Amino acid sequence: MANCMVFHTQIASIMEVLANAAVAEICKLVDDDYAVFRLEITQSQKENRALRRKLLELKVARERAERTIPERVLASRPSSVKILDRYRGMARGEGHLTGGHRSFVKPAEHNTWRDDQPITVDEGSGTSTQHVIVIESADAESAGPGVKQERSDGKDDLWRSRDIQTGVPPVITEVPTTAPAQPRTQRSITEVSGTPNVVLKSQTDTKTLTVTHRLLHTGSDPERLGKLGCPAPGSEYLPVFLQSQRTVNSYGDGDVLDTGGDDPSCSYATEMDSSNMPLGLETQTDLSRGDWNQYSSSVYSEGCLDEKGEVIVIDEVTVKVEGDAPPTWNADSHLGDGHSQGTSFLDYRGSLETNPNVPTLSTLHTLRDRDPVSMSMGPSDSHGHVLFNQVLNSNDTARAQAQEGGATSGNSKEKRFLCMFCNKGFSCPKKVEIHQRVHTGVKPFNCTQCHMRFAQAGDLKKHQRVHTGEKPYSCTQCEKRFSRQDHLKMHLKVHTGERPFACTHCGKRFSERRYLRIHQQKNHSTL
DNA sequence: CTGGGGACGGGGCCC
DNA sequence: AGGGCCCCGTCCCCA
Repeated sequence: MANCMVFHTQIASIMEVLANAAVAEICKLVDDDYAVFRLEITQSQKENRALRRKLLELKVARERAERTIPERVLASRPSSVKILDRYRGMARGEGHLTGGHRSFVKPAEHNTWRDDQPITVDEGSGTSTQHVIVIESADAESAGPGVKQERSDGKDDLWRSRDIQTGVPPVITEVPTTAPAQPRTQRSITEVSGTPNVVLKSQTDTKTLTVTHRLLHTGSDPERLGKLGCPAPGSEYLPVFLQSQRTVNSYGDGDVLDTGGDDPSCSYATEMDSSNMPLGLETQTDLSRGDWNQYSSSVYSEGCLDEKGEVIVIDEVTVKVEGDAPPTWNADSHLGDGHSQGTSFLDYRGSLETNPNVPTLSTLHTLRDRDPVSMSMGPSDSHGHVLFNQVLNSNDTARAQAQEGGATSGNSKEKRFLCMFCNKGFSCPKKVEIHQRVHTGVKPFNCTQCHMRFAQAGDLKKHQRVHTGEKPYSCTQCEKRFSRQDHLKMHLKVHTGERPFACTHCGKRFSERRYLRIHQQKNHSTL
C-alpha cells in the first residue's frame, strides 16, 4: 500500500516535470517566433521609412528642378506646351484624328482613377431616369518606356469617387448662379470605349495631361460618331466636359507642386490647387445643377457630329509640357496646311470674376501670348494674368455684358449649348467650341510664314494677306487698295465725310467709335 | 515739342 | 467661308 502511494507520488512528480518542460518548450518557441516576427516588422518599418525618404527626395528634387528652369529660357520658348487632340470612335474606330501628336495617347488598359474599373457615378440630385457616368480608363503604358505612370491610390480614388458621387467638383467651390437651368433631357454618359480619358504621365520634366471632353446626346445610338457640325434643330446634344484630371505639373514657381501630400504612392500626382494652377484645364461640371452642356467638344477639336445628330463625341486634349520642347508652338504641325490642329498654351489662374455670367468660379488665367516670339510661356504669372484680364476686360466682358446674360437671352434661336466659361449660348457645339477658344486661348490655325496663331481659320486667312500683300479691295475714289473689305469700308468714310459717332457733350463727331471714346475720356472724363 | 485727331493695318470675335 | 464689326497699335498731320 505504501509502495503504491510512493509510486503515485513519483508519477505525479514526473508528470509535473514533463508538464513544466512542455510549457517551457512552448514558451521558448513562442518567444523565438515572436522575436523573428518583431525583427521582420522592424525591417519592414525600416524599409518603409527608407522608401518614404526616397520619395521625399524625389519630390524635392523635382520641385527644385522645376523651380530652376530659367525664365529666360522660358521666355524664348513660348511653346512648351503641346495640345494633343484625338477623336476616338470616329465611325466606330476609324479615327478622324484632327491632327497633332496623336500618337501620344494610346488605348488604355489602366485607369488613373481606378485601375481597370470604370467608376459608375450616380448623379444623385437629378430627376431624370438615367444617372450614370462612367469614367473611362486611362493608359498607363502610353507614355512609353521610361515614363513613370502615376495613379491614385485607394485613398485618392475614394476621394474622387466621393466627389463625383456627390456631384461636387473636385477642385472648385461652386457659386450659386441664377443662370437658367439647362436642358436636362439626358444625364447619362456611357462608356464608349476603353480608351483613356485620363492620363497623367511624367518623364523627367515631361508631363502629360489628357482631358477628355464628351459630347453627349440622347440619341438611340450613342456610339455613332461622325463629323461635327451643328445639329439639326431639336436634336439632343448635350456637350459635357469632364473634369478628368486633378493633377498637373508645369513650370511653376515651385508653388504648385504639392506632390500628393501624404500620398506616398503618388509621387507625381499634384493636387490641382484652383488658385495655384499654372497649367491645365480647370473646368468643372456641376452635376448637381445639371450643367451638362457647359462644355462642348474639345478645346479646339473640330468636333464630330454626324448629320443625323446621333453622336457621342469623345475626344481628348492632351496638354504636354515638355521641358525640352522647341520654342515653336507646334513645330510639326504649324507648317503646311495652316489648319493644323495646333498648339496652345492653357493656363488658367484666377477667376472669371470680370464676367458676371460665369456660372462657376473656375480659376482661370491664361497666358494668351499675343506675341509668340517675345512672350514667355513660363511662370510669368503676372504677365499671363494681365493678358487674361485684357481679354476679359476688353472683348469678352463687354460683349458678355452687352448680351445681358449671354447664353440664354435675346435670341430667338435656341442656344442650348453654353460656354462653360461665360455661359454664353450657341446654337451648336461647333460654335461653342470655337467660342471657348476665347477663354482657353487655343489657336489651332498657325501661319506658315510667321508664328502667328489664330483661333479661327478665317482669321488666319486674313492674316496671310499680310504676307502675300494681296489687297483685293480697291477704293473707287482714290484707287487705294486694301486687304480687307472692312478696311475699305472704313476708308470710304474719308471720302464721304461720314462721321457717325457724335459726342453727346460737345457735339463733335468722329468717324470711329474709338475716337469718340478717346475724346470723351480726355475732354469729358469728369462728366 | 506736344497733344488731338485721322488714317491705316491688324487681330478678335460673332453671325 | 466670308462678312462685318469691334478694338487696338502705330504712324502721320496739324494746330
